[in-house]
Amino acid sequence: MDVGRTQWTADLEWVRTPRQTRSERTQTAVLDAAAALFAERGVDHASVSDIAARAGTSVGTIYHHFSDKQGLVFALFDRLAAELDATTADAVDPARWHGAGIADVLRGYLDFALDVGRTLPAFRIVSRAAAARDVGARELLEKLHRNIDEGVRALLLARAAEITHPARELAVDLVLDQIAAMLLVRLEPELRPSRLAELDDDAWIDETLHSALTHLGLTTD
Amino acid sequence: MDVGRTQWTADLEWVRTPRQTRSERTQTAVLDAAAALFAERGVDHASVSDIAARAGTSVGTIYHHFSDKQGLVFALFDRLAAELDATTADAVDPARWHGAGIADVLRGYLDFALDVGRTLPAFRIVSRAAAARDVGARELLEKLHRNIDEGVRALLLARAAEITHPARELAVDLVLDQIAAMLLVRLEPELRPSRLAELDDDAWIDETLHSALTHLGLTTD
DNA sequence: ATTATCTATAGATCTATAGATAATGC
DNA sequence: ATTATCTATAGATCTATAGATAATGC
Repeated sequence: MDVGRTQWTADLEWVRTPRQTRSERTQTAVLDAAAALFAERGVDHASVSDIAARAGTSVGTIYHHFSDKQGLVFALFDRLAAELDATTADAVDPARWHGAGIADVLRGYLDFALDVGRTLPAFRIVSRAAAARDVGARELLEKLHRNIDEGVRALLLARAAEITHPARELAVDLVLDQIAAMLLVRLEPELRPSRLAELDDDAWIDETLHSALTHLGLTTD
Repeated sequence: MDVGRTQWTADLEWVRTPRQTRSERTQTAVLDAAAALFAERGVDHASVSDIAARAGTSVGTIYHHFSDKQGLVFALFDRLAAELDATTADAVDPARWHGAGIADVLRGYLDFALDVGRTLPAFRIVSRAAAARDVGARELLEKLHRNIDEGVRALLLARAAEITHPARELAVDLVLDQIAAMLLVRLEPELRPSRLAELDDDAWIDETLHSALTHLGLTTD
């Protein structure tokens, strides 16, 4: 479940190692500002001096801490990935789901994913920008998604008795992919206008869940 | 089924009306070059002089024909939208589907959408850029999607006898949304890595189709 | 002494225009 | 005569650095 960040980050020097407490504060402020601006306007439309202004520091200081703008993007992605990975690891911990059925697990997943997606609006934008620029970032992103998928997949397959679909594993894979795609469109409606966008979260979750359960052929409906 | 382009384009002057045959050739060449470069690198990373070079013309000429870079984006979106709309209108013509069942219609839709999505790779990028910058473009894009959805929806509901799902219309809406989301992720894998990405088109269509038919509760399976 | 910060600016890039020259078609 | 094209460049913007000044902590 470890995301292996070290692989990607270890030998790279986008971020200066802080020697003073001040440094950490500044770096955090810069990353926060970047996250906000990137989420608002996208990476290309947020200039380094915009970020400096928002962080209450100067352009020179940003370049003292980060190798270049790309390094700032990577460092931010790294931070967001670590956050997401920690939250995920916690959410798919089997102990947490003791006694829960497939319907509970999937509902929990949908709930969780919507929540995280909205709490970290910068994640999708920054991860995409990083992945487009660097293979390591691309791999990290894939690993991250795989971790989530594997986690939920394990929870579902541990409850395979509930599934009547003849090809259980394939059915589970399809359902997970479908849910991921639905979540993407729900979180970023500008990608593809959806009729279901008008539903509120609860109704949307009910519909999506119902479809998934039907496909799996759940014994208890 | 008309997309109402006039609404958006009529009084706007992004494009100079051609007075010579030469003009049309040039405008076409510029739009073609822009489409290719935007699809390759995105709107922000394709400069006007890149486009001029690729089109075999000059920057000055581009600005003679188009109001500004944004106007070029809008004009291109308009052209792509018209293309897509014509293709769509043809594809969802009820006459074309005489004698076909729901499974045939959905398979045809999946096939068609994959094909068009790959033939016009610039469409998604350009439509997104245009929609992000202008309300009119946003509305046009929504109308376009609505046209596709309505077209397929009508074909399905005309075959409602095959559907055993208690709430037919809702079931159809959900299925259409799900398919749209799946198509998006299939056509742009960088948006969200998918396990099903490894399947070839035929297998992927089979899976997606099977899930949709199951949800609708098709009488003939 | 070292690290962090700021101001000022060089240098690159990109959008858009001015002005001169060439081609078109009534 | 009008329309289209090209070259050259102004002007804006943005990334990145140089160099001076201030704060930190062994």
